[in-house]
Amino acid sequence: MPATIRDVARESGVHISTVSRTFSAPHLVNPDTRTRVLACAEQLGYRPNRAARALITGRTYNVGLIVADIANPFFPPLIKAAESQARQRDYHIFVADSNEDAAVEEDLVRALAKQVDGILLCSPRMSNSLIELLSREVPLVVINRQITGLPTVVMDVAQGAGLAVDHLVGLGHRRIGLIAGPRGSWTSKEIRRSAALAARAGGAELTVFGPNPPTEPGGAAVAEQVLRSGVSAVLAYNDLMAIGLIEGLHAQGARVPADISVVGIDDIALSRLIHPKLTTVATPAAAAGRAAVDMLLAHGDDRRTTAHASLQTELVIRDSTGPGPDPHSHADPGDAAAAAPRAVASYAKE
Amino acid sequence: MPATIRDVARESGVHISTVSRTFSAPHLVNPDTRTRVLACAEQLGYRPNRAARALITGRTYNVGLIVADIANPFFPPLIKAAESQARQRDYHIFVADSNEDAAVEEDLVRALAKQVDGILLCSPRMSNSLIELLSREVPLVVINRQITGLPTVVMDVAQGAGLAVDHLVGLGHRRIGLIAGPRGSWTSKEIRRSAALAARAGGAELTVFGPNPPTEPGGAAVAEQVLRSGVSAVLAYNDLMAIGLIEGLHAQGARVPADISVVGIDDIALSRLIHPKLTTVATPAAAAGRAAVDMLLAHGDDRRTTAHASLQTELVIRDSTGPGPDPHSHADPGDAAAAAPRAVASYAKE
DNA sequence: AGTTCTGCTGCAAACGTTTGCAGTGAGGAG
DNA sequence: CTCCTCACTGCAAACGTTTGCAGCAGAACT
Repeated sequence: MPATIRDVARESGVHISTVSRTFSAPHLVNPDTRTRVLACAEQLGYRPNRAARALITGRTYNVGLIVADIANPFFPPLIKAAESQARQRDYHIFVADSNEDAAVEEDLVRALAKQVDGILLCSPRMSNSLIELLSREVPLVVINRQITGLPTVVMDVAQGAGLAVDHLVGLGHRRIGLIAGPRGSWTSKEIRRSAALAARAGGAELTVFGPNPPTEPGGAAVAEQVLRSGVSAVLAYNDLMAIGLIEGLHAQGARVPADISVVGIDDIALSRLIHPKLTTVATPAAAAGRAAVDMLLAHGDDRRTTAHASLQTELVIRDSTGPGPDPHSHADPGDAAAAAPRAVASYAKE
Repeated sequence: MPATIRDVARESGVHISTVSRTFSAPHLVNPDTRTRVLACAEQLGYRPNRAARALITGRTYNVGLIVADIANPFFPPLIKAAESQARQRDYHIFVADSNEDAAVEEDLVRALAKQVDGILLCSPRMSNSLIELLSREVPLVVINRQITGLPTVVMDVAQGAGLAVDHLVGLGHRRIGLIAGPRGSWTSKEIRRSAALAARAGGAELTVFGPNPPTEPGGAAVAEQVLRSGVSAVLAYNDLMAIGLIEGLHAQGARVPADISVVGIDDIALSRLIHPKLTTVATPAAAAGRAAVDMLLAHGDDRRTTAHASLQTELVIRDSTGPGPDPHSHADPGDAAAAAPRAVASYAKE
């Protein structure tokens, strides 16, 4: 029912190959013919069938984007940016949700492979070796995980975690907790590595809790354990968990940051809307989405390019961090903790 | 390079048509042959090329999902649910973002039309007539807008808005504001209609502000105007705007809900995490996503089905609504306002 | 004038499938 | 023994494109 290239050819009195060229290689067709063909096409409402084109050219003008959880607020800005960037280049984008499951992830890659020119694999839960294997079936760009030999885009969350721990140490915290992310997360390992380093450098002790699901309930679930452990500050794998943790802590009667400081990672929109406003490490999710699309579409056909982008992160100090327990029973004044008291007071009421 | 049906045929010593049937009509091929073919396919890593299949069958096993703004927290749960539901039926899903722009929306539908079996049009900004026109090119299911003659899924936000206004009236508010959504939004019109009705029934006056962009800044921007207008309670087009409004009100020195009550719509995850916790109308976004996919895939080929689903909404009373200004300088006790004082007191500090 | 070049167009094969039709052989009915 | 049926398989056309090759006319050389 929809108009095909043949209809346009008949209508404009030329061969289908001329119609085809009018669209895919306009310089090869006489300007007069071209305008005539275009007119007919317009009138018939013809739009080339990309699937048919893909069959012969091998380019689908589609890309896949696989994320762990669409509803996790970290991802939507990334998805949006990737979609926008892709569409600018006339690409469409399949979005799929692995539900934090490595096996689903693998299935998705395989299922999508034939109908895309490449796949953006975002915060994968699969093993490196499996990813490498899959990358031989379809071009892959990995986001949030560094794999040598594959094009990757990472946010330098190690740097950010270091800054966060430095910040906490600077506030006088000596016993710091780390709420780990899900098993299989490269980012979580990086954070752990870097936080441990920074803690050691600052003469603080680091206690790791987890792995945990990277969700709000996941954060809330460890609140009691955190409290029992006696740490005075906590760095969470992401903002969602930090928020869950804060809720859990409140439920247990602890005050943030008076009794315990919390810092998150990601700087999702939510983090400045909750109370207390969350101190967090801002990760450039949108930029990562764009960079990944660029990277995927850049090496047109020469697979095996192995570009690598590392995006800066940044510590955003808000109200969820405050001075650590003071041995002299007097809080150390100064530093970024200045903003905290207001939040403390306000929360002390509840 | 990837294995085709022909490779499998050669390897297993049968004709390609037999291989094809092994996958698409297994009962037509001898069990022995079938297992042999399957073995070869497995070994060669063969997966049917869906684009090629689509070319001849006309079914792509893809669906499109067009939303106004991926990053608007209302949509991700819907997207996630739709994707999951689609995948269960072995469908993949294109996600696209119209940026609240009707023209982009139209382009997207047209661009996607040829490579999907149908499109989910979510909170469209286009005109009804254009949507009807497009629905002749590709099966459409419209979410959040009622159009006779087309399959639609709506959340009964009129009912919810009515409940919200009743709630406010019950709290003693007589001058109520309505923060409208974007121009072209059917939902916004519905809310307005229903809120006006409920207000009139309750003997209250309704003032409409807008239209506005359905975002947090959009809500914040009208704060001053709202304050000047003298309304004592406000219903916002969505939670995001309600939250923005609350921020704006705070910035102007007003207290919520002591000076002014605010209720949102959607019940996004955020709304119970902010302070004060937002009273809001819960809309079943995930259920809508699932229902829409079902509807699209249900009438396999018999277009022109015109199913219609209306999903219940529900008022969730939290802490952002409190008693209205009392002529006798004494707050009316009772009703759902009981929960409010705590929030009031806590916020009065800032 | 003959030759080569250039710009345009048509022809037909190919991409990886599905599917109506026809062919095969075996088994059962008469 | 013949005929029919049945289960299975092969053949080839078709889906809507792209693209290498060849043809053709006219222009530009020699």
